[in-house]
Amino acid sequence: MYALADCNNFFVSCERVFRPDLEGLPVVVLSNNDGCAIARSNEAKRLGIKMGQPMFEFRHLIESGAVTVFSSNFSLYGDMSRRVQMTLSRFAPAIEVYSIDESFIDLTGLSQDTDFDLWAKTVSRECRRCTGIPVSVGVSPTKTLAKVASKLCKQYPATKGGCWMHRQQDIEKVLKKFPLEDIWGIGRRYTKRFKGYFGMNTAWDLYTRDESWVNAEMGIGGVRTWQELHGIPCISFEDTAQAKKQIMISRTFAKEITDLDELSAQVSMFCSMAVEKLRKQGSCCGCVTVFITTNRFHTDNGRNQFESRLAQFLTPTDSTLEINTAVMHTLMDMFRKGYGYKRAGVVLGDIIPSGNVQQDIFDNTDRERHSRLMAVMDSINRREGRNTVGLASQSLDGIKMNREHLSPCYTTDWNDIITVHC
DNA sequence: TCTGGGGTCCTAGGACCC
DNA sequence: TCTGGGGTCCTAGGACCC
Repeated sequence: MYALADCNNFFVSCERVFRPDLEGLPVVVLSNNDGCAIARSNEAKRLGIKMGQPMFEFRHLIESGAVTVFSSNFSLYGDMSRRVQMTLSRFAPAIEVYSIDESFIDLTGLSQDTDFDLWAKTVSRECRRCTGIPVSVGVSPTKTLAKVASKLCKQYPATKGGCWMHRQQDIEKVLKKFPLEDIWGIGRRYTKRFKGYFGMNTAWDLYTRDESWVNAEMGIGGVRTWQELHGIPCISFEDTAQAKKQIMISRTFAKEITDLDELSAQVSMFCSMAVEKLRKQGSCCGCVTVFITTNRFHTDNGRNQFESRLAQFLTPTDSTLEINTAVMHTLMDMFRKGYGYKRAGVVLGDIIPSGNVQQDIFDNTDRERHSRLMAVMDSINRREGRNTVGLASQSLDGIKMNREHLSPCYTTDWNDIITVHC
């Protein structure tokens, strides 16, 4: 058996923990730059606000006070996520953190005669009690079915946040009503094709197809989903975090940037952030890609550009100094005067474990020295906060973003700690 | 006027090897 | 005119996830 613990409307729930007055009211969390909706309370969904919808399209609701909005506060969400994970780990031998708001739990270690329905309800209740976050816990024989079960919990309050879906007749009953597009592994393309061409609408319509049909239409990934729906586990459980094969930092800017120095300062900062992540997972990278782009929504001015360039390293590296030098050269090479850049990013690739780096006989970089310096920088930044020390080329005042509706960092910044009056 | 930021896996086709 | 059989690696593009 597997369980999926899924936090309900996670970012909104995080904000509500510290703003209980917003319980039961429409709340939306916005993307970086306050661009579009990335989390909505049930009440906001009912008002018709869509996932990914640009804020200006529902600005009237904000101005009239019908909806409360927050800029995204990822330090808060990350910390709340960690708390939920800690609570979950009290109830299970192994958990797989799948995303910031979802964790799978492998229940094979638990006794055969456990009442998993009661177990799920207990886990949900304890998460709420310990963290303030409402969590839906679905239990089923496969990960895909556990996802279905956790959605049921959100739909039916009578489940009290937890349900165990395992009897064949129950699974059938649920799949017959479960929307095709809500299945894990069925995205927009397949939904459109299956609905339009084949008149399929529910999970049951996929379940009852032949495996060979699924293979022909969707390939091996689809077959896995199909088998999982049939109760055959195909998606493995990963209880240790896998090293990333690619690390990207990119941002959309509040305003278009036309000045090379200003753009360099931002990109240099992205580079530092990316390489810090690289070192944190104990890896080196063999190449770095830099990209810059003008506003993709302005297509009529003839000044549109998406440029990207790749720089390779003879010896894979994790030194911010070395990678930043390459990034700055690459950027200067691409930059065109007269263009307004709206977004930029740095992508590290060819990532390998630091221990596997092949030395280059002609390499004359003092790697030992770089690595001591990086270790010191990392430890200072960990202790004193991000960007306490950095490269001179980096932006000093952070990333140029709009965050007009930012909530305080209640749990990660001493200056923002909550005040209780009594 | 205003439109996010990360990731993964699979497949097909071409280049190349023996 | 006839034109093998088996591989690997790389890349681009398409699909998906949160």
